[in-house]
Amino acid sequence: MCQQTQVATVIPYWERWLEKLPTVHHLAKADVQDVLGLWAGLGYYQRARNLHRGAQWIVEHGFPKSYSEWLKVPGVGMYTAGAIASICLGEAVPAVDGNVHRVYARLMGSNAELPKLANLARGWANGVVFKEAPGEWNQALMELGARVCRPREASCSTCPIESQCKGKENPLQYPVPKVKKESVELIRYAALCRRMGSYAIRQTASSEWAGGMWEFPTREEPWSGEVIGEIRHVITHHRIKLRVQDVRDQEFEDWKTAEEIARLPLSAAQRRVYRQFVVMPTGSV
DNA sequence: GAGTCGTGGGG
DNA sequence: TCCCCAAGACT
Repeated sequence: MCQQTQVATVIPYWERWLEKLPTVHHLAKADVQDVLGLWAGLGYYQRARNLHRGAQWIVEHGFPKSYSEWLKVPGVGMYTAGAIASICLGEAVPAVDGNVHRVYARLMGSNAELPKLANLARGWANGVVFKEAPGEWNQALMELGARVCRPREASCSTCPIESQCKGKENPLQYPVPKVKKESVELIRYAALCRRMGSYAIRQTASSEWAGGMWEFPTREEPWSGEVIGEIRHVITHHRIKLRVQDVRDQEFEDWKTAEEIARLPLSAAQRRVYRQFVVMPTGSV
């Protein structure tokens, strides 16, 4: 049996970004729809909108030259501003991410919970940052958390500061776990309505979940039509059952072909609806 | 300051 | 297949 090996050409998503939006100017000028399209599948779609706004801020004001200026950029908070300022600008400011929270909590044996823990960790990191090489220092601290002081398997025997660590006897009890919010089940109904080779489709408002992304018309009330399947997906503490209905007698505004929909930014859940229930004429996708 | 946002990987 | 987990920024 002679089987030809098919080598799929997979372009990493960051290369797609760099190809389509090579500079901050391209990103700032891009349609937010194109940014969402590149972001599709990654979740947290408000971040894509903030990234776009951040690029526009930079084109208008120029690249920030300090931590405090970076903080003004939409979508850039204290962690990101600290990382950029210390690594790229050599400014002696801390870059405190979740890894550093954990390192701090174990090192100090702190039972503080977020967000208080974050404040304590940032204050501590601000005091110990190595001023001769703040970028290297911050990366080392974060890597210590990622590689050694790991969430579920702390490697204390290889840790350079084990002797000073107050949590080394029972590292996994730090940081204290945050109380989980009780999850809620939501049932939503998506209309799969095909007419003249096109499907009903709509763009969500920017204030809705996955704002600006496209979806098969989805609402809380059932449509009129047979339920042909159910997609389950989880968004933070929501367990969503997305019931897909074969809808016939209903008016919709926007219609697009399967090929057109394939190029629209869809969230992962809506992409699953597409893959499971929309059959491309060519059989692709 | 508490609530909110999406997805993929690991057990 | 199900359940649990995880980071950072905005409002």
